[in-house]
Amino acid sequence: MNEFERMAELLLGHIDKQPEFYEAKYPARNLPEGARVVRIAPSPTGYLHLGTLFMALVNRITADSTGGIFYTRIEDTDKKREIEGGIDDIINGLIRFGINIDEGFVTPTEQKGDYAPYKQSERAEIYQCFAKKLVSEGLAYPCFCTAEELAAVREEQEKNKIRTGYHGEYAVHRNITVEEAKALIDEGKPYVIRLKSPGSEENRVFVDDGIKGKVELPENDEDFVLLKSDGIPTYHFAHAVDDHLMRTTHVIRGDEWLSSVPKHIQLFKLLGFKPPKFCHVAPIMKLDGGAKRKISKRKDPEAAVHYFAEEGYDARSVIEYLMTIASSEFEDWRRANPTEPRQKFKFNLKKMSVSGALFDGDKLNDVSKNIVSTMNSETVTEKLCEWAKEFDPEFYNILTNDIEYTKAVFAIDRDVPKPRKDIAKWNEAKEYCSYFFNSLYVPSYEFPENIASEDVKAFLLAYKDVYSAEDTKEEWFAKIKEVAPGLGFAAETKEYKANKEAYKGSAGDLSTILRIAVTGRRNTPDLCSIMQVLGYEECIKRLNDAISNI
RNA sequence: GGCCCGGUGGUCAAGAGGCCUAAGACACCGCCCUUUCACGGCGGUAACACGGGUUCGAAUCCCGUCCGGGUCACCA
Repeated sequence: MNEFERMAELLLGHIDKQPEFYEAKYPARNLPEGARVVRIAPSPTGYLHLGTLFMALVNRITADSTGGIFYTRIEDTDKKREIEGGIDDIINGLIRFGINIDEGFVTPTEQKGDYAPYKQSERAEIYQCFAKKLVSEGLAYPCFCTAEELAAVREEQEKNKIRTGYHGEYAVHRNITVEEAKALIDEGKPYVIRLKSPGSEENRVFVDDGIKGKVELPENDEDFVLLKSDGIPTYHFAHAVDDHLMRTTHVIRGDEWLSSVPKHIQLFKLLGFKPPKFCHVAPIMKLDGGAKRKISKRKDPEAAVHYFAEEGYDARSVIEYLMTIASSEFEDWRRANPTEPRQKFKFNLKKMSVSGALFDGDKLNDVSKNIVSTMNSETVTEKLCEWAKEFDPEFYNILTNDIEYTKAVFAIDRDVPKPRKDIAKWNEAKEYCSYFFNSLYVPSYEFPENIASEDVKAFLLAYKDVYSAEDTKEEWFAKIKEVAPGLGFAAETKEYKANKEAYKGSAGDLSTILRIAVTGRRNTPDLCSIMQVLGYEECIKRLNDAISNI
């Protein structure tokens, strides 16, 4: 046994498996040519947020476009920052947004696939096995520096304007002997295992990023930590081991990782692994004051995906919006293929934008209105009730009091070739439909100022007599036209426009009066349909109320 | 600060030396349609960060400046 092997035994003697064991246990995948194996590796340190969802989407559609596999892996290596329910929220969130998971954590409690476990805290001995190999080859070593010592070195380096970090002469334990290490361990000193980086800052590494293209970076010379003092790996080490063993072909992740790629490729090389294709996605940004910055969990309500649920955005709306950010070709494709599932879209990572897009709520609303407009009244009612049940129980009770009535309300101008696009999210629905429900209805008798009160009253009185519950749309409007001339109003708008002096107004003005009397508003969907849904009794009642309030 | 990456209308973006008098979408404005509003249709305002090169010719290639973002942990 040489010195390095003795060190490996000292540090990780309890590990008896060899790397070959895991290589055999997790063999290369048998996938068709071009199929990409991708993944999302969230850390349960918070709730699902927009950036994670976006990343999951980009990975998902990459797998979809290539007939590959999308899996989830939980990176729970930071037990200090972990929050309760984090995994549930993230995995359930992905599912709720229609991101199908092929492998890994397919539900918060169920792991599926041949490369299990998919949770890093359950893979400790795998990492330790590969760490042991590195130590035995003289490529890793124990470091006994305390946090305080490290901080002091950093301060010193900053003062002297030297690049900070544990490298070169600052890597004090780099050449520690087995005996020295043993003595310190016997004293009970905690230690980490660091990579003995063979790199030099002078050298350049060339990366052909799947999104950013050719990037040139300084080689890593940092003896970064592989295994923390509790034996759990850092992100870098876990990433190399897991993505190799799980046979990931494309690592698609946020571009905050770009600058650590030299660490990663060095690690892959030293471990004898073939590096995956790296694809670094620009983050979704947010305008803060005048400055653009990465969307933040803490500062931005829309960063937490819960926000969209609370506002009542349909999951599909959010996803379709995110698709437009992921690919500038998506909107055109969608227009050409309005009903195709997004899985059919041919996604190209290379065409992704290299700089971060600003989150655009207006655009989201537009996308969402289009989606809601394609839903029939049945679906709208169902989804609205589902939302209200959770976020507006009082409204829920109103809606479900007579569900057929509610459906009729949302069928107006909806189940037609050119549906209205009023609603982007469910929290707008209450305002939209309030006049249909007496407990929400607020009458208004503010009639147009250019029409005299007595004319308003005269019209309402006259209309009330001719109005019938059975009126079709044509008959309904014909009746307004019918009473118009007798009151000094033009039946035809053109007539009125041609000779304004001769009339008090047009049939259009009269329908506005009717609209206000019945709904309390100047703007609504088709009034005839509204009156049909409201019913004869209710309409007459509202007309009478209006008449007595003039 | 060092090292990376980036800068086309308010936003997302197309753009690979001549097809650029710079597309499209959102937002905004106007007109048309119309029982109001919305939808739809038509039209409009609005951009190559700046300065030097290279070239017959630059949004596109090179250099510099400025601005923005990322990263420099026993966090991911």
